This record gives sequence, C-alpha cells and structure tokens, in this order.
Amino acid sequence: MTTDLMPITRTLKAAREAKGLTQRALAERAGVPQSHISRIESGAVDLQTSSLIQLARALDLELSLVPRQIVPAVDALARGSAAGRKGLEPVLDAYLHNLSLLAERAARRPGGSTPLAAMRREIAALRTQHLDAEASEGLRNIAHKISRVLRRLQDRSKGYPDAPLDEQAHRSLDWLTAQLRKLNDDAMREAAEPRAPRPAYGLDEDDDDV
Amino acid sequence: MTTDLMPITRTLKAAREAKGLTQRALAERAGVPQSHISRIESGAVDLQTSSLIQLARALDLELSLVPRQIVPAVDALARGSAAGRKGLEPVLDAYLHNLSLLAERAARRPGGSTPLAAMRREIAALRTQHLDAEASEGLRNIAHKISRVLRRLQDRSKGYPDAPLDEQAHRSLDWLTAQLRKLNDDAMREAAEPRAPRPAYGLDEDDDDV
DNA sequence: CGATCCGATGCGTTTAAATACATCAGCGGC
DNA sequence: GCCGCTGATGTATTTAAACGCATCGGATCG
Repeated sequence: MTTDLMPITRTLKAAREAKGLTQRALAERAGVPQSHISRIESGAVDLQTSSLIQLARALDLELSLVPRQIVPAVDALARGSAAGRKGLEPVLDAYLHNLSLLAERAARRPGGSTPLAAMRREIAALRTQHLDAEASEGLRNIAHKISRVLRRLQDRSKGYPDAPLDEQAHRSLDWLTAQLRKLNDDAMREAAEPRAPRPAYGLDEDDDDV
Repeated sequence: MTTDLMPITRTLKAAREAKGLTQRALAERAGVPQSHISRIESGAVDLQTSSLIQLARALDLELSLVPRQIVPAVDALARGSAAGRKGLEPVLDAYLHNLSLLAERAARRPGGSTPLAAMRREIAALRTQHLDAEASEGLRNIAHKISRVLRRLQDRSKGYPDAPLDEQAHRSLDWLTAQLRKLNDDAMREAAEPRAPRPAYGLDEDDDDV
C-alpha cells in the first residue's frame, strides 16, 4: 500500500541530496522535525499532503497533478532540467503548443491571422537555434509575456469565438514578434562566427537556483 | 495552512467533473467513502499522500514533483492536453530536448555523430509539420522508442563518456531516423495537396479519451 | 407530489501522522 | 583515541485522517 508513494519519496530524497542539504537543514527550512524527514524518506510513513507540499517547496519543487497522457513529456522535461543544461527550449516549445492552437483558430477568422502566423514563424525558427545564456534568459521573459497574451485571447475567444483581434492584442503580438526576430537574428549572427574550431556550445556550467 | 493544498483539491474536483463522475462513482473507483471525497474537495481535510495518489489514479492523473523551473511548461502542456486537441507535438519536443543533449555530446566524439545528427534534422523538420491523427499516433510510438534508445545511450555514456556508438545503437538510430523521414515525407505530401481553399488545418475535432 | 440522485454534514471509532526529545551507530577528520 | 556530523530509531503525547453509517437540503424528473 505504502509502496505506491515510493516514487514521490525517492524524488524528495534525491532532490534534497542534489541540493546538498542534510535532513536537519531541510527540516529547518521546511519547519518539520528531522526525525519526520527520516521516516518519510525511508517510506515508514504515509505523509499528509500539506507536509509533502512543504517539503517540496523547500526543495524548489512543486506538487502537481499531471494528466497521464503527458507524463512522459513531463518526465523528459524534468530530466532535461535536472541534467546540466537548462530546459529552456522545451519551455518555449510548450508555450508554442498553445500558440499553435490559437494560430489555427485564428486562421479561420475573417481578419486577423497575420500577426499570429508571423509570430509562429519566428518561434519555429528560434527552435532550431542554439542560444547562449543571455539570449535564453531573454527568451524566457518573452515566452512568459506571450503566454499571458495568449491566455487572454483564449479566454476572450470563449465568448466571441469569431471576434477579430483587437487593437491592443495586435500591437502586443507585433511587439513580441519583433523581440523574437531580434533573438533570431542575434543567434544567427552568433552561429555564423565560429570562434573556436568547435563552436563551443558549452557556455558556462553555471548557476542552479531559481 | 490548509489553504496551500487548494490548487491540488481544485484540480481533483475539476478532473472528476470533467470526466462526468459523481463523488459516489469516484468513491467506488478509488475505493474510498464518498463522504471523504466531499470533505477533500471542500478543503476540510489534509489528506494523506496515498489517498491523493489513489484518487488521482482513478482520474487518470499522476502525482508528480516538478522542478519549479519548468512549472510553467508543465502547466502549458497540461492546458494543451486538457483543451480539446492532443498535446502531441510538445511530447515529441520534450524528447527532442534529450536528443539535443545527446547529439551535442556525440558531436564531440571521434566517430559517431552522424546518425544522431541525421535524426536530429528529421525531428526538427517534423516539428514544423502538421500531422493528422494517424501520423500523430505513429509519431508517439516512435518517440517512445527514441526515448528508450537515448536513455540507454545516456546511461552507458556515464561510464565511458567518449565511447563511440556501438553497432546496435547505430542500427536502432538509423531505423528510427528512417521512420521519421517517412513521416516527414507523408506530411509533406499531405500539405502539398490543398483540398480546400484553406489547407484545412482543423482535422477532426476528435475523441477526448485516453 | 413522490422518487431519485446529487453533494454536504454529523457522529463515533480506529488508526496513524506529527511533534518533541533523546539516543543510537556509522563515518571522516583532527 | 575523541569529536562532530550524518541519518535512523525509540517513546510518549496530541492531533487528525479515514472509515462506516446515517442523514440532510437541494435539484431534477416523471
């Protein structure tokens, strides 16, 4: 019965060790006794959800219920983010999925498919690029903004599925597309100048915090 | 205190209602009393992890601890899979991230970067395609196989980071690449025949079960 | 109206999580 | 050798989850 939550507790323990925390250090962070953490990690207790959330948060993890369908994708994302390099491309790609949905819907509208199509093209191009740390950070910011705009459009289109894009959305999309194009151009320029015999993907092995 | 697990319980309730289940029906599936489910959904109890897992499983959800970094991506994936259309492209894209990691590593080896590079190219091309339901299903299968091969290579390369690809891996990659190329060709052919004035992205609005 | 089905709630009992505190064995360093 | 830190374990107490069961008010339908 309790064997069912072993994957969870193993993840917890692995995350703690990956962060170089002792049980006592985590205990202080999360506000629970060390003895409890020990019992949890050894699978001796069926901890309550609030405890699980507390511990997860202290380890920069988030408890989440994911549809069975996308579990492999989430695992791949998590693996990618755990192993060395940042999982930044997949982050954008996930956003892109939403964008695709919206772009398709918008393509059937009378007027306003153009800005979405343009943005879509830029993102598709960006996906094939290798970005340095700075560009990645910029991309992350833009992706968040895109996400906000898209969600707003989605919510609104529930009421008026065939409404054309309003002026503000149009401008937002154009601006975001311009930002993406800039990233694309920069990345292209970067790739065109092989400074070393090997283009030196490696960047820095770098930070690990939020 | 208990307000912290409201997102979880809300997800639970939303999933139950989305599946058209009553509390009693879910209770029977998950093997817990209906009264308990009611108290959980109303946030009156801090349920234990095993209960949470049981309920989640009965709703085709999986309890998961995701790194804070990729939470937005996971949310986007989940939203995409919840809203009508299947989240298939992101699934492949997540796999592709792993492939990129491996391809980069392999590119620094003496011998065997070629098959990985070829596969990478095929996947990058596929990402820009629109696939019908049948092709998507095929892609999902291939993606799983790719994932297996990649994980095997990753595990092995921990011991011998500079070992060239073995014969079997070479053949597996070639075969998988051929499958991908076939999908690409089919999709290209499909796109080249605009049956309607609009190329008809829409496909069918289609099924919603697992 | 009566018949159902829904989710919410009350109650009593059992089981166990969570806590505080002390202590243990194992292990590396001085 | 001793010291300090790790995680594991013991004990006693308090709190609450989980259960079974009954019941309630509220829709909805015939």
